[in-house]
Amino acid sequence: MASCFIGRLRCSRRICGFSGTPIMTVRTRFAPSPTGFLHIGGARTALFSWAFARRHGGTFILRIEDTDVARSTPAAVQAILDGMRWLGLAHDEGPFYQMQRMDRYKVVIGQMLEAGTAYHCYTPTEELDALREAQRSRGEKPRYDGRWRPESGKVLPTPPVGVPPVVRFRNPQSGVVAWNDQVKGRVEFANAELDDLVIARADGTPTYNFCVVVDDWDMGITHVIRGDDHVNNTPRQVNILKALGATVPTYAHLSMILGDDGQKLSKRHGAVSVMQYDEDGFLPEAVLNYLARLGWSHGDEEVFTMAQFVEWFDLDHITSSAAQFNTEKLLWLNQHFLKQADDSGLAAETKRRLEAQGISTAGGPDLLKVVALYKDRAATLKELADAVHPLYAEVHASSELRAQHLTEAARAALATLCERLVDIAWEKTAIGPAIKETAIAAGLKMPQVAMPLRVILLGQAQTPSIDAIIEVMGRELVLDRLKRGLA
RNA sequence: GACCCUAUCGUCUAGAGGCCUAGGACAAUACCCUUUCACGGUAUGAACCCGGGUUCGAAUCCCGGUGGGGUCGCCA
Repeated sequence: MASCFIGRLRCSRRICGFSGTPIMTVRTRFAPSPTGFLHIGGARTALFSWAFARRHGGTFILRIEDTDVARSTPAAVQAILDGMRWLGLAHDEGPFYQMQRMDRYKVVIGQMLEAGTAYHCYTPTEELDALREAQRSRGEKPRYDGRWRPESGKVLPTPPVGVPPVVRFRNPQSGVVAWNDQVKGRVEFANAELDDLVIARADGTPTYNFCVVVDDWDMGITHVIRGDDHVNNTPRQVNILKALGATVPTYAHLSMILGDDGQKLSKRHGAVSVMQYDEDGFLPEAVLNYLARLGWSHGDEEVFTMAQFVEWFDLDHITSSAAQFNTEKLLWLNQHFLKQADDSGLAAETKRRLEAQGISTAGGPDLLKVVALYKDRAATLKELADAVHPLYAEVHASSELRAQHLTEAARAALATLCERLVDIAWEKTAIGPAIKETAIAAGLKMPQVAMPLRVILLGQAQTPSIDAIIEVMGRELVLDRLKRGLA
């Protein structure tokens, strides 16, 4: 299985690679570590990687970076998969799991050891900690001092017996590593700033920076689109790639997304699963549209479909500074998509949400018509379900509301209206005038009748147009609630 | 502390030296519509971090400062 996988990837790289003018087939990847849910920042990274591949007719790969055995969980893998599916970001290859590629990493490490681009280091963790602390107290950047790094003419310490070594990458000590970042421009690091990072732990398992390199190489990744927090890993990865003789991919580092309050998002503060947005009644297309505009732009375009996004998406218009998440705008977008959404889909979703609360819509007002009547007034599916709730459940108007609107005059007028409603043509074009006429006859203004009607029928003062509400509720339910409300 | 990134309305952003009296969107405010609340419509207020250069001309280029962020693990 594993060898077949590697073989296939090699093959695809050959296709993109060699002939005089290489026609590069775009291959991007999203590579989350399964230590938690898919949050909004990860979702945007995934979206951009996906869109870039789609834009160029390329391949989008999903890779699960699960080498941190202690923190990775199958539940988190599932959460990521669920989030991606909800967003509709389908991958073309994968998901690949790094834990299943151990053999391959070990082969490469062996090759590097042999080639002298990596070496064994026996320094105990405690000594490393002490070293870092000393460096820090001297105001230096903490880093490995190269005590086990082989140099010509240098005498290495004698390896202690019974101590398994880690493997370190032999990073160049002079010169610079630079790349042309697609969002940040040229980024340059002095090799002197870098130290010899551990690429394999004492137990033999490879570490993140190494696995990424081997995977990006094997999988023929052409464009690495990832979070800003990886900028400092990039020079190390580039150096390893070069030591391996691999082609260095193009990098694009996305700046981070801040919370609504301008603070950085973390598990402890503000970061929520994309599935929470589903729960809260957001439409995936709204979330996607919002995320697309957070850090990327296409002139003044604010609302667009994913098809348009894919057509327009480019790396040139990605913002290089951090963006603050704005729930208000997401809400506005969601409302926009909600208004355009197909009524039957909304009805099904509303039914599901009501049933989750133990409320049945069977035998009640036609949900399709109800939803059509209410959808302009809700920003989320949750709000829609909540708004529609009184049509299907017992209604209890607060005594304040009743006291405010159910005056004696109003009660009398409603009693009259009740009689008229018994045999009136059941459509709002007849119901509306009937209410008006009743009000006039009673010497009342329209709101003096409409408001108490709202309170009795739905238990609240804010509802859609009262004639439309009455029509959609149906004669039986309206008369029943009126009689009981007036009793 | 060191290194790296970053800086236009409250927020997301347009802006590639003259099209900028800085545009759009969300939010805000006012008015219109109206049967309440929304929706919708119209209008208004609101920004180039600071200081130096370069240039005939800078929001745009360069340098410095300041603010914000990231990274310095046998985590990813």
